[in-house]
Amino acid sequence: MENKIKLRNAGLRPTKQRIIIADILLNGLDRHFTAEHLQNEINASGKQMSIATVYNCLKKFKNVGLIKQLESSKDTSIFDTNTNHHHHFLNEDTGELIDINNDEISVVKLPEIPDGFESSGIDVIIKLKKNN
Amino acid sequence: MENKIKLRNAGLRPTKQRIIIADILLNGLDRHFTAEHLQNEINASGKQMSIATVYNCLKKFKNVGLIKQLESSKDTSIFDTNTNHHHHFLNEDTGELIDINNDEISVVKLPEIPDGFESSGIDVIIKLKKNN
DNA sequence: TTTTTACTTTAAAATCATTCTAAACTGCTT
DNA sequence: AAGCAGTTTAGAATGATTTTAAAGTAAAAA
Repeated sequence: MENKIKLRNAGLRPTKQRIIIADILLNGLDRHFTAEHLQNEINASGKQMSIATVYNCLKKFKNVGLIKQLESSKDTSIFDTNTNHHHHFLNEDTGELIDINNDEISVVKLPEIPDGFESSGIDVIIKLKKNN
Repeated sequence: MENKIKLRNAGLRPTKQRIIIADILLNGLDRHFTAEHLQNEINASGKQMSIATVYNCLKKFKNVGLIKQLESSKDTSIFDTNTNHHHHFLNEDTGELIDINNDEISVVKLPEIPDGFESSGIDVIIKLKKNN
């Protein structure tokens, strides 16, 4: 189990549950998933784990950088009276948003759009933290 | 009350509650807010409105384009095992995400970072919908 | 190796944002 | 003025996530 080492190196105590999750997630393949997906996968493999533990582990993994949590998935809906196409600065400490006019930013060298789809918009979020 | 007209033009019946909200939101100033913020503001002005109504109105306003709702991947946290800096396609129909490698996209002409802050990352989401 | 300590796991309860329900209400048309 | 469809509302329901507090376990100390 080299994931045991990986956990220890990350500063996490390698508990049985964390190793189960590491074995599923840290195999070099990129994937997106929710806590519930992961729990289902654990159950499907004959093991079982409390959903609270799944959340605890994911939070720890995220804190030490073993996984990421997508920025866009906050738990509160934010509305915006600016209906023009525009982007945002996000103050990571406070959650505050500041508009960026569409002409103040430009995305070039776009990747190829998957077959059968067309782009219906681009959202750019520039995350900010206090300096010094 | 010209907001009454604005609502009618948008195809919304101008109820008392919708006019109260329109008067707060549709004054030309750009702002970000949650349903709860808005309800607090309404209460603070001596009026009162059920939170269900606030949500109902915001949904209607959004449907007719009077306001926007910030892109967020529903109400479930999504995690990602890809810890490299990268971006995403978002299938708007299914919520499915597809990675975009950092070298397949580039953002140029960045806006000026607000004083006292530094950028801690840029997230680009390219929304997709089926064509034809 | 045993004991101790601090950190983890867990089921169940709690919380929080949001939606639903069903009854009362209200704009709008006739 | 009357009727109807669309709205509002309080409160219940839902679903994701967090908290609680008790039992368990890895690692450090003895």
